[in-house]
Amino acid sequence: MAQSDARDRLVAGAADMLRRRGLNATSVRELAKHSGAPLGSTYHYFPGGKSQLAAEAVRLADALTVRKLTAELSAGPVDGLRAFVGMWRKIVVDSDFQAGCPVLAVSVEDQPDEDDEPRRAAAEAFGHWTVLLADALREHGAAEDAAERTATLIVAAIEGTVALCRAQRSIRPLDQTAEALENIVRSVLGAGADQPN
Amino acid sequence: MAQSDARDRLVAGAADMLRRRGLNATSVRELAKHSGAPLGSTYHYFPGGKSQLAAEAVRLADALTVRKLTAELSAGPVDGLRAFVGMWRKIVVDSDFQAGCPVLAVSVEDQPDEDDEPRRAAAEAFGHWTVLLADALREHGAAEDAAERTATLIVAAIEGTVALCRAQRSIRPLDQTAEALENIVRSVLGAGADQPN
DNA sequence: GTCTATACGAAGATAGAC
DNA sequence: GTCTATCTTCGTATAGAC
Repeated sequence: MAQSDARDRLVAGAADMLRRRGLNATSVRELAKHSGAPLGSTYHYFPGGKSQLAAEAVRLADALTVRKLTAELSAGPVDGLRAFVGMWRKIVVDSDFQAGCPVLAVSVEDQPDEDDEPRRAAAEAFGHWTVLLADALREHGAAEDAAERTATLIVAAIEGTVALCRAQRSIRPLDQTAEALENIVRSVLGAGADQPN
Repeated sequence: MAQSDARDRLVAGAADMLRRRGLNATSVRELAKHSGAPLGSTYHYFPGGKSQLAAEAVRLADALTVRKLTAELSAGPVDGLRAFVGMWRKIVVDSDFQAGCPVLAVSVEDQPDEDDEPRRAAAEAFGHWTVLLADALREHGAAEDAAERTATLIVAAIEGTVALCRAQRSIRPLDQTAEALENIVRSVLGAGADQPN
């Protein structure tokens, strides 16, 4: 039905604006315009206002990432890592360094006094990705501790590198990080103990 | 003189607010109040307005980090890494997960249409830190490629982890990342080739 | 030279016309 | 049920009183 279409477009539009402008620079007005919906509709579909919208946008980005990661990790941790990097690489390059990760944006901008639903959604997203990666590493021979540690390192390093690439307007940091992480994953799988770059 | 004091307090206050609230949620009004200066003084000292203020705040955070990193790296890359992690750990823990990195905040929130001086300052900060780390790694036996790659990984991973810790309200990710990075640095120094976690 | 008071626009949110 | 018009608050920035 058309209602769901408009709702979905608003959430997808919110995710896109979060990527580009961040949380606080994304106004509900602009989002409505950008999504071809009247301002009133936004509050009709999202009575919780901006924070509900932001939380749903984060959950959408989370879900898409989980799907991709799950699919690619079935071929092994290295392939999963490559797909994960490739996803962010495409976003950064295709947007000419204008877009990044909506989950990171929310994590950096979230205010303690505000509704913290967006921040909680962000925490869960990071958690999901880390668990998926850690499971795959363990299943392919990594030790328990090394798997968790390495999974956290991957998520954190890629999120950080995307921000670095945007600041420096260069994709080089991402390619360097990708290579370093691949070496590390191989070492963790090969040795059973963690230890490379 | 009192002028410089007020000016310095404004820049330091801006850095603090950038850490906590991010770029777009930091208003010049609030900053003035927070720093005990009248609103007018802000524009007297910083005719470039908010973007000048943000750029100077980023440069301040950069300078403080460079100083710390330079001092601690003289004892070797592992000590430098520990000091770098410790710096951010203190900021995150002491603020009860409310504060992070102003450079990251600017990188995520910067808009293409706006004055891009803050973003350029952020790019330079990341560059400075990476060069310091890469130099230390090379001087202690790392291969050229591995040194650069590992330095980028360290900066990106720590920046990303600080955001992760804030989202999850837990310091665990930072401790995991720190351990992983330390293993990697040791491996890069030991082997001459990069390869661990 | 410092700061108060204000201009002007845009934010989040809603009321009520269609 | 959809959307327009509006309320209130806050943003950046400045003009002009001390």
